[in-house]
Amino acid sequence: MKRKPSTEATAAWIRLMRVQSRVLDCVEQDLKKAGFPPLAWYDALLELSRAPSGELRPVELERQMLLPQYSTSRLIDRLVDEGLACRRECKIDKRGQFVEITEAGRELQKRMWSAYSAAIEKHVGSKLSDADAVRLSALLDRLGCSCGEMRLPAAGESQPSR
Amino acid sequence: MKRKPSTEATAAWIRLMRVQSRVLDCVEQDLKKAGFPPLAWYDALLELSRAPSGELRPVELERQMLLPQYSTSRLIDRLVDEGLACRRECKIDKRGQFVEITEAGRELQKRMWSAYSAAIEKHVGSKLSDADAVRLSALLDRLGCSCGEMRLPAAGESQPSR
DNA sequence: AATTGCTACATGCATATGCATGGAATAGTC
DNA sequence: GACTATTCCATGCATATGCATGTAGCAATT
Repeated sequence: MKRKPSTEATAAWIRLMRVQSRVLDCVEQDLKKAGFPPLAWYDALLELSRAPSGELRPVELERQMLLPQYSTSRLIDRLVDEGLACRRECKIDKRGQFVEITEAGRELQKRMWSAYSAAIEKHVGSKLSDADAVRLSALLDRLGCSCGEMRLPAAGESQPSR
Repeated sequence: MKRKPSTEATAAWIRLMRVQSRVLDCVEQDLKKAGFPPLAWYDALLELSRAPSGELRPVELERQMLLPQYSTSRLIDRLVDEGLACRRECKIDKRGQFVEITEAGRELQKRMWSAYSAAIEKHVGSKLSDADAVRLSALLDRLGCSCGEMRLPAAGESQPSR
């Protein structure tokens, strides 16, 4: 288990790190310039809006977003502060709670998607044929599950949850 | 310019974000468990150790690492605090300075590489054939340069700068 | 050589993050 | 039911980050 990586693997690692950091940065900047909050807010709002009745347990949100527990907790705080979501009592488990998206939250999510999708097209879509995008996804998926499990959104989803 | 991304492009975007975040997290955790500082320190030490006489202008480091200016400035502070680098006067440009790696810095970089390379092998190399790694790199490179320019390390490098 | 403008770097301040811990409720064991 | 372990969530505190600005030196123009 002390084998060294091939130079090919190392090169792929480097690209993975650098390219995503650049692309993410570009997309985040586009969103910010359009006056929107960070992508994490979008992801959370999307997950909530997709949930059965627009509400989710924080712990679910946490799992879907691959965030540490305290991080989701504070993200929810901010969404609630902005009136994008609200906390609801959880009758079946008094430790827990539900977080429910508000109308304002749903609207923001939709408005963000229009800027977000444009950014994806600009920074990813326009650089890759559909066939290459599929190849890239397939290769990336192979790196997915080494320490824990990972939920990927259904293939046909038009609005990504990252 | 308002065209929407294909679902293929969107899926690739999602994977790119999620997979790199997971893989990076795994690698960082491995390093941390082995008692090492964050990867950014390694990157900086490597860049310094590669530089002509082990020294670099902060502004160069900044460009290579794709970090904001204030971030490099404080990273250097920490390296200096730990005795891994030291600041030197820059005679040709009194605004500037040189940052020089110390012996301790070189040693740490080498020790980190041993843990780091093992992590790359574990989380990337072992999941991908060399040929697939090359394909992945090629696809990622296509996403590289949309807003600004980007330096990628030479292909044969065994010790990556991310 | 004075003015203007730019580059290199540092830093104060507000916000965000990581870490450890705490409290409160459930689940499991005896 | 008492005890212990575990899950769900919040939060205090230290550190890190982003943003705006400051300081000092260089460079070009006049």
